[in-house]
Amino acid sequence: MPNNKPVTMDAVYTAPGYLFRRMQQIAVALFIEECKAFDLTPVQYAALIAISTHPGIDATRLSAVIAFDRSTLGNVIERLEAKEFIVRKPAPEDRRVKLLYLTKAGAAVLDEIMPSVDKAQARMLQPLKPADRKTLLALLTQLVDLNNEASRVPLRAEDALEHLGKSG
Amino acid sequence: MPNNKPVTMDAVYTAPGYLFRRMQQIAVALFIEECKAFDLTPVQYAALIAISTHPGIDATRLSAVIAFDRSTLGNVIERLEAKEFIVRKPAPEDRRVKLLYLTKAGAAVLDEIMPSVDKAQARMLQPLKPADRKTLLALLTQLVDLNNEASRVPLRAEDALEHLGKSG
DNA sequence: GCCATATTGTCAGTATACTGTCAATTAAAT
DNA sequence: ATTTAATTGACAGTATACTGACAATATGGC
Repeated sequence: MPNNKPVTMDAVYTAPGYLFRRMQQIAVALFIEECKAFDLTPVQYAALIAISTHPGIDATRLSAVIAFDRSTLGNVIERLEAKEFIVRKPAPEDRRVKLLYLTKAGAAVLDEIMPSVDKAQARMLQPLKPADRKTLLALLTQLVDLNNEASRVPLRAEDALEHLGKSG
Repeated sequence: MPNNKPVTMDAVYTAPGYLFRRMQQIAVALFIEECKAFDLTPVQYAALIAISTHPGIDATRLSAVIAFDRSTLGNVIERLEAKEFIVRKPAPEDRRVKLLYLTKAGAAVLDEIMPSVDKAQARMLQPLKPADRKTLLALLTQLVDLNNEASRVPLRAEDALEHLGKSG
């Protein structure tokens, strides 16, 4: 037997899932606003950073390093390639794989966008008191980590991927 | 002059924006998993709740009550109508407006899905200690509220909309 | 009453996200 | 070595999200 309680909007407003969705939208809006001078979305920025720190990574491993869906990432890579921020080169030892590298333009945009990204990230938490910012960030980091396996694409950090290297 | 610091993945992993995105994806995954018996997404659920608590609301005001984009909501409403969980009726006093009402099936699915939604919401925070759950939820609620105007579609709760009533 | 303005729903275009599938290719089993 | 498995990038289909535009309709100033 289901419930008989009157339904109010609190069923939505106080649900963590709703708050996470809302906060994510706010985060994207702030990122776009701060970084509108650069032709980069938050997802594209994360992908660029990962390619920058892992030159020659392939799409599947990139997906694990930033925890983005492999299908989605295909389109992201396409757009980054169209903007000439990255190049795709076929891997010599495995003809299925295409390796990803930053171009000069990609490295440049990454270098230049950093201050704006930092500003956007700061603005997201700015309304809170400094101590609360720290607390929230710590709890959020913890929660994302502990819920890692609950997402379709769990994060597999660099270390966990090294043994998958082609010539290891 | 931009920076010269070596870029690591921490530029991504520790950014609040990245953590919010990740947590939102986890939240959706848990919702879908718990509610797979019901043909409802998180967004559709929120819309249904709002229509349930505001029978005869129109799409624009619905968008303000759940803080979802008006364009996006059009498609959501379409799908809810296709599933016959809601109906759209033209407003008699304003021929631009279409009023939204729950169907019997819509009310039924809302009633039945509640326990699963609650379970999903609980699972999102479960990895944290109970005290930490409270803290995170409180800070998150605060942050979303204080950042309300930063999002493209700020939340306008019921109260703020009452004076817009047709026959007020 | 007429005209500038605002509102409403809709649509086209772009960008995440996820599910499921597929061909090509590689690796593993025996 | 040949069959079987798994992996890789790609694709089709669905569902959010946002931008910008549009026609139909209402509303306000005058």
